[in-house]
Amino acid sequence: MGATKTDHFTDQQNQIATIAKALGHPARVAIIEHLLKVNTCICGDIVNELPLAQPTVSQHLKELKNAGLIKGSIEGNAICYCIDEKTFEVLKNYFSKIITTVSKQNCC
Amino acid sequence: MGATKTDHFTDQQNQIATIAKALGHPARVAIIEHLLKVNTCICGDIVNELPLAQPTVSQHLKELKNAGLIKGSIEGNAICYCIDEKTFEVLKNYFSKIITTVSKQNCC
DNA sequence: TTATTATATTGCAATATTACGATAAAGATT
DNA sequence: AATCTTTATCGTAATATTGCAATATAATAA
Repeated sequence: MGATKTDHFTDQQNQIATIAKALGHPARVAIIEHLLKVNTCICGDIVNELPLAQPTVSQHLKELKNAGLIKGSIEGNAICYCIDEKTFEVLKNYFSKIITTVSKQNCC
Repeated sequence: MGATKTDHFTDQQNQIATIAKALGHPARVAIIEHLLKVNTCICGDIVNELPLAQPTVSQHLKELKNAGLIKGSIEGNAICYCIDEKTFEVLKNYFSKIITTVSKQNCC
């Protein structure tokens, strides 16, 4: 089929999957890393940094924004994109919890 | 096109994207959470826990295994699946680094 | 007003993913 | 051996994703 049965899973499972999915493409990981590197929100040079056409980059930015990983604000005729720390913290805390729980297990 | 241009990105970017992609489906997140909950590696009841057919679950398990998120060992005619802590630590450390770097930025 | 610049949207082709029935493979049980 | 149990693979249909050319939108500059 191809359609994911999201309604069979918990809200948290869907939330983690949605965020992880957004990071499930190297171009989007590269966008995040570029936003980190420039250390400022005057973005718009992202297109020049990536080996992808402008509409493709725009689409990836949209997906990162929908997942809550970045936020964008209009600055004149350009748009300023920034990393949304909160969502990364959701991920970090989730994985921390997994690691802690696994460590307590006494098998394997 | 649909084909991802992995060769244009760094090894780390591809690695993070591959792992994140594997977690980018609620069924696979649910599998991870079930492995945590049972606190043992006598798996095989995963199929009964999920609203998906056996071949579908098997496919999801394969993807989690390929991404290094779980490991499986043969136990008689059953297979014992476990969480592979190391890969989750890769993710946690990666996100921790992002959060630390963002915190140092003075914009937005 | 007419460019120019920056980003988004549309439309479409190529490819990937998801899901599952049918079937295969392999060890366990009778 | 014949059967059962467990998991994997194949084949295929439905849907989603990726990428980009063309075009649209919106603010700025000339």
